[in-house]
Amino acid sequence: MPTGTPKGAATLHDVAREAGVSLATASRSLNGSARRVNEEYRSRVVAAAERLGYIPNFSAQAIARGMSPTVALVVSDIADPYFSSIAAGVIRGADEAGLIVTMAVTERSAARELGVVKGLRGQRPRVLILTGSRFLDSGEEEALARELAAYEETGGRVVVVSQRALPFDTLQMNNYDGARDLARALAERGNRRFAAITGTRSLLTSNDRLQGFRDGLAELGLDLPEDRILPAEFTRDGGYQAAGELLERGIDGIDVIFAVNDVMAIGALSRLREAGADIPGDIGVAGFDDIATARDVSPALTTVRLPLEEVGERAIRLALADRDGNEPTVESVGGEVLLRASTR
Amino acid sequence: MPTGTPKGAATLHDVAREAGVSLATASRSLNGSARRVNEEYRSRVVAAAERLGYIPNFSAQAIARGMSPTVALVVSDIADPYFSSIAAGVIRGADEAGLIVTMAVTERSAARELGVVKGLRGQRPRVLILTGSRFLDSGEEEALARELAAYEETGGRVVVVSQRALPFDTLQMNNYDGARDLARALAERGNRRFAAITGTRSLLTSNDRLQGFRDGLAELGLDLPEDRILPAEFTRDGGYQAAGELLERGIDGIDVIFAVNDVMAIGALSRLREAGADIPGDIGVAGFDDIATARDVSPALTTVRLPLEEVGERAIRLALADRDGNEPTVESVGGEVLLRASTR
DNA sequence: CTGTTAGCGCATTCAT
DNA sequence: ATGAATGCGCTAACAG
Repeated sequence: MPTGTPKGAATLHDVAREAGVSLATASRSLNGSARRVNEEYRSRVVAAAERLGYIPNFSAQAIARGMSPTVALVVSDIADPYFSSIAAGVIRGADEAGLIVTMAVTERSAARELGVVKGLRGQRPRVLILTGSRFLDSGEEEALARELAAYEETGGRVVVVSQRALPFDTLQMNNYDGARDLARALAERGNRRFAAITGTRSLLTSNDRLQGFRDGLAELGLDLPEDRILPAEFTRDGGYQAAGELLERGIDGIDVIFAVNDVMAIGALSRLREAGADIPGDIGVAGFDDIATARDVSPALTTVRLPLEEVGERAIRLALADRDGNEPTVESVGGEVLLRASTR
Repeated sequence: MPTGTPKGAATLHDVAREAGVSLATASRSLNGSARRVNEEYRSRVVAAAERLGYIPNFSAQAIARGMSPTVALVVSDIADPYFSSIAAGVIRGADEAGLIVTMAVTERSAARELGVVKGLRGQRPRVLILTGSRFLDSGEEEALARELAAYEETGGRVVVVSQRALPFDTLQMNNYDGARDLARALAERGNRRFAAITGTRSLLTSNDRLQGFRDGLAELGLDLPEDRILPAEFTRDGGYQAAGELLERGIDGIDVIFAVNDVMAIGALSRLREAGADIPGDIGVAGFDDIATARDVSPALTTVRLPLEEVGERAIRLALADRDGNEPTVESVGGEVLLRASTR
């Protein structure tokens, strides 16, 4: 032990003393931007830091620089594979950029989302990534926009991952087009009669996908009647339950049922299988997202692939990019139809 | 706007001025410990804070208090449902305790884990939760223990979630017993000949589960021969691939194949199905963990249930509890055998 | 290029 | 009970 083990962790001050240089020089050697330090001193400082086991205090750096090297990620539910995949990408991207990621969950409530964002501001994160469906005029939406604007005012960057519903940089999932393509692909394979399992009416993601699907059908002269649309929770259990209702009504007149996301589709698949239905013989099932398990259920799920992990990384990149002008940047994320065994 | 919109966010200072009190009083009113502030002043401060949209700067608080109100969670892979479920519990628990959670991933590398922990210390988190299998004498293990000890020295709390391999508070998953119970349950149902798909040899979780399974079998006079044990990556793809090897060797003499975790089991299931195997007719499959999708694959997966989300919450509770003495607390997390359709 | 000095926002002594 | 003054660890002018 060099100078007697300090009780707490070693500080920059300790390092400077140990190396026999000033605080400023130590700071510049270890972190500073332009490498304008005599190599002789620099190596001495680095050695001292090493010897003392010095680790910079992020909070102190954050306060001195006026902003902390973190990205705050808000998700609806981290146990949902859609979000955990995006999170994986965000973490990787943040890591490469030397940023820490903190996480908060909204449980798909606009009110909780607003609260979470307010709380997050206390962290003074460098970037704030908002994932999950935007809400249909939730009332909170406007307050959220104000909150976010105030946050950017203080130098933060926000990136919205979902739809273009807030005036900030956004990664727009091509929900409408993907669903439309899916509908056409399904129809081209001879499917004619459809049903849909959707999320609650206030979720734009659900609405966009449903609308795309219906429009795709309509273009081919097909119809998805209102009474074949079953709203439910935007989760596996929601899908399971909605499929139950459908079974009660009878599935004879239906070729395929489109669930607006994979977890719901998988829940529906389970429910249908429990009822002894043959899939896709009796009825087909299609989802959206292509979560990892979509290919592992049986039959494998027809869906629209979204590059989730990549989206996470792109969100970081977008946040760290220079702004073009004053207009928010909107990048589009395309979906790819994957026809698998769960539909004919 | 009261006093002209400040450029940055409002600070405690601003609030104090706005309320006409001192900085100290404002601090005490808004956060302080013992509520020893004149109600008159207090309400004035609260009102001022409200008016200015004041949000405490966590970094500043952290630095002033010497520790930040965050819990650092390290996982192997957040996209893996095992970890995302635990993370969900951790986030909920942290939320209730007013803590922020930051996340880092190790990709199941002991070296990366060590690096991640070192980096995390810069955050001066209040608690550090280490999840994921411990490693068999990785060499880094000792350095990790030192790093962690140094961290606790500075006032942090560490909780290890996996096995009792590090001298810190730990939530010990009952891997051995769970696997043993599973083996017995399977044997009691008439299964006699087994194979196993394991992770790499250095993962204790994999080893414990395998050992428990073999011992459970041995107690009933059954054997799991060495050449029926296939090591692979501890992931879905690892399971998929190992099942492929097994198919090449022939699965005729095997009643059930035990994969040491559900994601591997599900990968194996997919591979076997692709090969046209009837499950459990030709061969049964069992896993471990009971991740959400275990019940949604077909046939539903026989497994050992671990209360993952609950584990996350318990980890927080353990970290926030007073220490009993100097000995680390070790709590055990039991597993429950779930016999489903993937085995006879 | 290096060292001195002044904050950053807040909690907390220490006086009053 | 309240306010003034210090210090937390670090960065960023600012001088030398």
